[in-house]
Parts: sequence; C-alpha cells; structure tokens
Amino acid sequence: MVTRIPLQLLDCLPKAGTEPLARTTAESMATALKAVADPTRLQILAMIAASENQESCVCNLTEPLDLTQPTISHHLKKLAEAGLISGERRGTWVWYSVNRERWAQIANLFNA
Amino acid sequence: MVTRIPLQLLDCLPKAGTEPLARTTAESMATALKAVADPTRLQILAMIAASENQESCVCNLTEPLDLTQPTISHHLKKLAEAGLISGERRGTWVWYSVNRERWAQIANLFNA
DNA sequence: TGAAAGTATAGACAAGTATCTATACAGACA
DNA sequence: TGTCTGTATAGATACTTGTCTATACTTTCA
Repeated sequence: MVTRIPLQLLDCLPKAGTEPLARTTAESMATALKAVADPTRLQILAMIAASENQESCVCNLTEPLDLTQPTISHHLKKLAEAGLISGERRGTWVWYSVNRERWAQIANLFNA
Repeated sequence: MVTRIPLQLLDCLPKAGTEPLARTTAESMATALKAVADPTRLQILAMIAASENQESCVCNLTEPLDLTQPTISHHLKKLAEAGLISGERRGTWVWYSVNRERWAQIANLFNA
C-alpha cells in the first residue's frame, strides 16, 4: 500500500491570489485528455494492450469493435497524434503499439 | 521514489482472446474523462483548488477566465454531473468545491 | 506488370458542445 | 412587498467530431 497524493493536477496549481492555470497549459493538457476521453479509443487502447506482443494491426480491430476500417484508422490517427500509440509498417500491415512513456505522462497529470 | 505501474487502465483489461473492453465500461470511463478534457474546466478546477478554503463562487471565476456567467455555470454543471465538484448554497452565493474522492477515482483509471 | 489485400485520406453528414444573449429563479434586505 | 444581487436555464449559433462511403496509396505476389 502506497500513500499517494492523487491530485497533482490540482495541488500543483497556482495558489490563491496568483494567476489562474495558464490557458496554453490547460489547452495542452486538455488535448491529451481528449484523446483518451472517447469510448472507442479506450477500447482500441485496451485491445492493443491485450493483444499478443501488445500490438495490433488495423484489421484486427475493425471486426470486434464493429466499425469500418476508415473509422478505426481515424481513431488510430488521433491516438498517434496524441503520442499515445505509434505504428510500424511490416509488410502490408501496420502494427500499432502503446507508447507507455507518453501514457505515463498523462497519468502524471493526475498523480504525484 | 516509488515504483508505480501507471497503466492500470491498460493492464487491467481483458487479455488476448477474451472480450474487448465492454462498451458500457468504456463509455462510463470516457464520460468522466470528457469532463476534465476541456481547458476551461481544467482552469476552473485549478482556480477552485487554489482558492481560500479550496472553494469558489461563480462570480469569482467569470472575470479571471474572461467568460460570461452562464458559460461558467454551464461548465460547473458539467463538472458537477461528473461528480468532480459539488455546490453548496450559502446566502446568495453558491460555493463550489472539488470532490476529491471522485477525483481520485478518475486518477485511478490511470494508476495502479 | 497487374491484381489483391491492408491502410490512409477526402468529403459528407449528423450529433454533440462551447459560447453567447435573454430571461427566470433564489435569497437578502429595506 | 419590491428591489437588488448572484446563479441557473432556455434558446440560438458556430465549431468540433465520430461515423460513413468512395477512393487513393502501399506492399506483396503471381
């Protein structure tokens, strides 16, 4: 059992009387959070993490999620733009895997 | 320095060959994340947390954020619906404070 | 080279949302 | 009771976004 302070995002913020959280900082944080604030993308992340070697090609995601291939590609692009996953072409397939460093960064928005 | 596994959201998910993350679960998680995935709401949370007694009335938020009072009320409602804050009427003012238990729940989506 | 399979992009459309103005509601006080 | 202040709600609008179909790009292989 580890005692945590799970409110860094709150606690590290400016104290009373100072400037509010800078808009640019807030926007940067929100952009990262928006990427994961979607049920389909959460499912995609889950499926990648649950796959063999923790990677998946697009074609393995479309059927279980009951979405078209372009829609999956769209979400993968969003996740990649947020730095949460990265794709590597091997032959015809593109294999996507979770970028754990970036994921940890977002987690650190919440936890100290 | 604490060794953490900041990927509960990934690691706790179904393993290869099993069902994907249930849609209802994913939607519930996404709803909570959407509430914080907005720069203005992050600023509001920051300002509440940075205020005296870690609470704030609506009127203290409008001017620093340069938004109208109804817009602030809209965001406060969103945050309240997500359980992240709660308001208490004292006289003419309604004082909003952060619900830290709920916040910790969302943080736990990321950290084990 | 041509065909087939996997993936990405373009464009359209419906649904959601962040913001505003206008207005209603709630409490304090003379 | 009436007025003033603080807050919430209603409705409108512009922007974003999740999804689709159609199509282009990329790689493999016969």
